[in-house]
Formats: sequence, C-alpha cells, structure tokens
Amino acid sequence: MSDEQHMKMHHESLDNETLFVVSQTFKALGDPTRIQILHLLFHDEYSVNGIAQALDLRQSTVSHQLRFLKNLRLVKYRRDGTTLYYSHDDEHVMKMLEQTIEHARHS
Amino acid sequence: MSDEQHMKMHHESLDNETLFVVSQTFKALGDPTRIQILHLLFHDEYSVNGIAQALDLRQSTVSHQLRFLKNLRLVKYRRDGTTLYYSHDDEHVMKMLEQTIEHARHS
DNA sequence: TTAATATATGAATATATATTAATATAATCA
DNA sequence: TGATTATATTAATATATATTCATATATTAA
Repeated sequence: MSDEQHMKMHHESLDNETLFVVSQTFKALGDPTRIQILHLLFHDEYSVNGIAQALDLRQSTVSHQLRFLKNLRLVKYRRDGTTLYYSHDDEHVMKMLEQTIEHARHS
Repeated sequence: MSDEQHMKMHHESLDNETLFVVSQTFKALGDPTRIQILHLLFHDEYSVNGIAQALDLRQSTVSHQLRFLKNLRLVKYRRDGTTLYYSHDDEHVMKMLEQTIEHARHS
C-alpha cells in the first residue's frame, strides 16, 4: 500500500498551512469583542466610531480588532470622506457564527 | 416602540452568557493542537497515548488538551482497563471543523 | 501487596493576546 | 493654510494560553 493510500485510510492528515489557516479563522471567532463586532456587522455596515458606540468600546480597541479581521479578509470597508464603513466579507464564517450563536442560545 | 422591539430591529444583542459560550466554543477550535486532536477523532476513538503517538505530542500535552475539550463536552471517553478511549461528542462542532478544513484546503 | 502501565495533575515558563493611552496620519472644510 | 474629525498606529501593560517536567493517581496483573 502506498503512503498516500495509507494516509487516506486515516483521512487526510492536516498540512501545516491548512492547520494555520483553520486555527486563525477560529481564533478570530474565539474572542468576545470580535464576536460582538462581527455580529453587529451581520446586518449593516458601521463606521469605526459607530461600532465603538454601539458596543461601548474604545475607538482604539475597535480599530485594532478590525485590522485583525481585515487581515483575515473577514471584513472589508468603503470610504466616505474621513469615515470608513466596515462590513462583513466572508459568508461562510458569518454563517458559522450565527449558527453557533443560535445553537448556544437554545441550550 | 418598546425596548424589546427596538432591540429586535438591530437583531438580538448578545447576552454575556451566550457571548461566553460562543467564544469558548470557537476558542477550542482556535488552537492547532486541539484541531489536530479533534480531526483525528473524526473517524475513530483513540487512547491518550494513541493520540500522542499519532500526532507526535507529549502525553501530558494531550491530556491537558483533552481536559479542555472534555470541559466543553466536545469529547467524551470510555474506559477499558487502564486505558481511556476518547471520541468526539459534538456533531455541530465537528461538522464546522471539517467544513472549515475543506474550505481552507480548496483555497 | 507489589510492579507495571495509563492517565491526570501541579507548578513553572515562555509566548500570545487584548486593551489602553497617547499620538500620528489622513481627509475634509472653512 | 489651519482647524476639525475619523481612523490607525505605537508602546506599555496585564492577562491568558500552551507546553513541559516531575510527580501523583488509578487500574490491572502477577
């Protein structure tokens, strides 16, 4: 039996890059502040200050977390003057988040 | 308009307990070692040492992480003599994990 | 009971992470 | 240009987390 077939028997083992991407994705959802931000963006776009006000967080905190989320392409933004409007940018991740919120609520 | 209706307009805001449960769940999936363990348990049950050997991890590391996963009821075990066989115990979480792995592989 | 084996636990350490205050940058408008 | 506003960045700090070694516990078998 080839090594490849042997690996498939035990299901594909995880290569380091996949492992890194997957862990980063879930890590993004593993923090209460980021969950709140993404959940807020589920329906609408918000400015940085808008998020800060809605969630009672510092502007700096929000900006830091938005950078994190933007690096993972989980959010995007559009500019209008000096204001940046952020919105979500990953349907798969948003679906997982909302499903898990519903799952947690009904338990 | 009542406060309750007002809240629904902006979607249900997240209560602290939900926020905690959701973040804990995703945090569990946000670590490469735990991802490897859960992925290994996707098909079969494994002993603690079996996991350690399969993934080239210390027994202690595996045991600590299994405790973490067991506290969240993501894994369960059965005893056979001195050996504990662990298996996964949350279909929703396992489905999310495997979907996200597939998602990451094809990107 | 003693030895052997499997697993869990505790303490120490190193690393990662989230938040904050202060400040820098960038865009707009008078 | 200078003032104003919105956002980003930097550095500091506090906290959380993962791993490891050493050891404790528990089960079984001789």
